[in-house]
Amino acid sequence: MHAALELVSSEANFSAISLRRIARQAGVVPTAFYRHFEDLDALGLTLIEDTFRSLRQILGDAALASMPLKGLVRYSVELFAHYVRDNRLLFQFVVKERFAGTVAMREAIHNEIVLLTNALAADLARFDEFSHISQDDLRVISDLVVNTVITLSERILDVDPDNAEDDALMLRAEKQLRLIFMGVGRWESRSA
Amino acid sequence: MHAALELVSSEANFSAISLRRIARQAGVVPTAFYRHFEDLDALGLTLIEDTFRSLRQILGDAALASMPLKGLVRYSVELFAHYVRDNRLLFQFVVKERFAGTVAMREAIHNEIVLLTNALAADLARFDEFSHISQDDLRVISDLVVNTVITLSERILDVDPDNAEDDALMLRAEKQLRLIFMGVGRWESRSA
DNA sequence: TGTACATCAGTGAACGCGCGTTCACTGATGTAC
DNA sequence: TGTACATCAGTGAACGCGCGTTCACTGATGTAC
Repeated sequence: MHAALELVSSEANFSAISLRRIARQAGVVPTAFYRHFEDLDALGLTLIEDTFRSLRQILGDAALASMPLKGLVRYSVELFAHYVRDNRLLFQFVVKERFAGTVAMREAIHNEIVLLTNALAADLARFDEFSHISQDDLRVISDLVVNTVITLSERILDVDPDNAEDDALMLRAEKQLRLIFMGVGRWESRSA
Repeated sequence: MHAALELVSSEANFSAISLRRIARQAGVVPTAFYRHFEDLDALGLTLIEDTFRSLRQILGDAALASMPLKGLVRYSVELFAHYVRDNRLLFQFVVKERFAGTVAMREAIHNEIVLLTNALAADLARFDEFSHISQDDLRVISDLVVNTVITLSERILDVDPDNAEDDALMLRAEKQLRLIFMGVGRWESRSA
């Protein structure tokens, strides 16, 4: 698994690297691969599952819903950015395969993102500040927030890890999220 | 070029399809490929250039900056969604290669998106409503808007073209953009 | 503590296949005079 | 209007290579009694 991540990170994408190259990178004979996975698809899906399983755990542990709204944006962005940096190879894999992967991989990633969006909408619903917003609109807002955070992680992964440019990226994302929540303050959910 | 787009659209991504498959799809012998392109990289870059050249033209012709702000969001979203649908194969290609393509392709796409963001920031600067926003902040806002529109097009490309689900996607994107501009109304650019 | 057996990860040879690229070629279309 | 030549897109044979997958194998580690 690690060999596959290294190859995808340093060149091309998952469909462009062969079983034999992964085995070579892992220092093992090609046939040894079959001791661990049915085929390359199974490996790819496992990598995606692992990424999101631990992401869900991190976000769950953070218990964001029980925090004061003030400062939540900055804290969440920093938590997330830190986690992305700590799992650079896994996230690079997911970002590349989100649109370029097999149908099964794309669906797996999409479903996980929908789960995150739902969880965020449920968390937001617990704040008094958002009591005037309908359920549907909370989902629309959560969707925008999740997309903004995804874009942030794509950018963090795009810059050299030793480069301190990350701070500028985080500041921009924070600004964008604060802008969104300013809009939410003025938002009125109209019944259809 | 069309054969390559068809293959990328119907399966996998550009790095996963071979020169021979493209030639076969085009009804031509593999060596005929070299009459038109140096190699596959050159073909990929040409497809990206074509996509953005005509997108820039469409957006330029629309002269959005000279329109009243009211109704601009809806009009822009509809214009863009229409264009994406009309160029489904090209956009599917770009979406897949934005992160999974070669370094040259990724950079080409990234640069084009930066150009679009700059153009939007310049357009926004012409509205009196945004005169209280700094240049930097206009870029941050444009960035958020562009990302939201990119996400919309990714979603339009993901649903079946005969399916009328597009309307729901467009409504959501419109809501998100209006939310952003509500935030802009309350935004105050602080000098550092 | 010792013995017998099962499980497991890795080995290495072999297969047929599709790949990118080379080369010399053909024949249709365009251009110069 | 007719002739000679250049340009161009496509052809088809051939090459060496890396690929995924099969198979029977080896030897280390774990388990039962």
